[in-house]
Amino acid sequence: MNYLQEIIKIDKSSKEISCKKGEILQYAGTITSLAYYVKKGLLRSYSIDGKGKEHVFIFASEGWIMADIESQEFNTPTELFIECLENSELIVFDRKCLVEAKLSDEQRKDEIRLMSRRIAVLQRRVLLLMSSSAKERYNSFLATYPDLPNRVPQHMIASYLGITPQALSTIRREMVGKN
Amino acid sequence: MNYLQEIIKIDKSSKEISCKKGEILQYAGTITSLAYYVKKGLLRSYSIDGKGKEHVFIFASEGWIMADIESQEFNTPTELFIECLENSELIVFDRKCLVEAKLSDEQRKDEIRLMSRRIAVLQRRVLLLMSSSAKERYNSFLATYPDLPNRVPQHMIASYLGITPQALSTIRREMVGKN
DNA sequence: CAATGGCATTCATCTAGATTAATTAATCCC
DNA sequence: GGGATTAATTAATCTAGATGAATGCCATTG
Repeated sequence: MNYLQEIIKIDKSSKEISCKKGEILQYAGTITSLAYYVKKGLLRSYSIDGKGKEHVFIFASEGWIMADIESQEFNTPTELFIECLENSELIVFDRKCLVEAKLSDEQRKDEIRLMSRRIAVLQRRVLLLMSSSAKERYNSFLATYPDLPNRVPQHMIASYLGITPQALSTIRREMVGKN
Repeated sequence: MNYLQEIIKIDKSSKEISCKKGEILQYAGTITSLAYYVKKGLLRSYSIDGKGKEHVFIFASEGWIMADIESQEFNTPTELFIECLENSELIVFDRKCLVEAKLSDEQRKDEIRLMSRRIAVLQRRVLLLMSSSAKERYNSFLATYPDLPNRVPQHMIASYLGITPQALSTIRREMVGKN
């Protein structure tokens, strides 16, 4: 939180906004360096592939920052949409501003810690996608994000896992049977 | 390079080492905060899953840093092995040392830039794993790392792509036919 | 309250890629 | 150089999960 307060001080353009369920905060194809800290509520980012299929990249609930670092780093148009899944309270700030600012060592360390965490999450995700069955990935999802199943429609969870809603439905049926 | 020179100055335990093809630099199950800058040569990191199957997580050739940020961030034992694929010249340093050190804003920015790049790579990888066929992933691999196919055995590329060596062989045959 | 439209479920079929196994081609090493 | 080990290819089968289509379920909105 501390870190965020600093950001707000530094980035004069940063501000608190509230947004409604269903709003799209970012469209693929645009160039932006905005990031969204989730104070309350829930966001998701997703891409749409060549066949028009959606793929959920990440969910961001309270305390997480949603930012398309990939496009910002390479300065290319975003592949990601960002959508508001619940009425939310957000703090928007400009990552470019952050990069250019002069920060203390402590502040930079906080930034690095956040990035490390993100890398860690992505590393797990890659290894999971490569080595586990759909059922294993679903169980791992439940263990890692126990509150999300109640807040996110099932077909988005399926998309996050890289499977179809039908496949997830089948997995759930089988799991119920085993309890 | 600049960034690295600084690291070497700061981390008194850092040193240049050379290692031979086939050497294992890190074993899964250990706790370590070492990172390896590749001056010359090639490394790979990989995990071994419950069924004894290897999964290549990442290759690191000249100019890249190999580090298991996931385990270092959460301070848990590594899931990753790091293996030397060619006789290599490396600079080993301790990330913990780096975290604790007092660095200039410029130095921290360099660090953040490196991490951003890593996140970008992982983001692409996740989206690719979720949305593309094996053939598409292979083509993307060829485009992104054009030098690696000549330096890395095919079964490791297959493993990186998340498919079997047989499947990769078939894909290659089909591609030759189409040229 | 009906009616509409999105969501989850079920089932029948299909397919990309896994698995198994055998064959050939490279590498290694004494 | 020749025997042994590892890598790549091919082909025959199998399977997890995709696709397509039908059905029931709320939850909205008029």
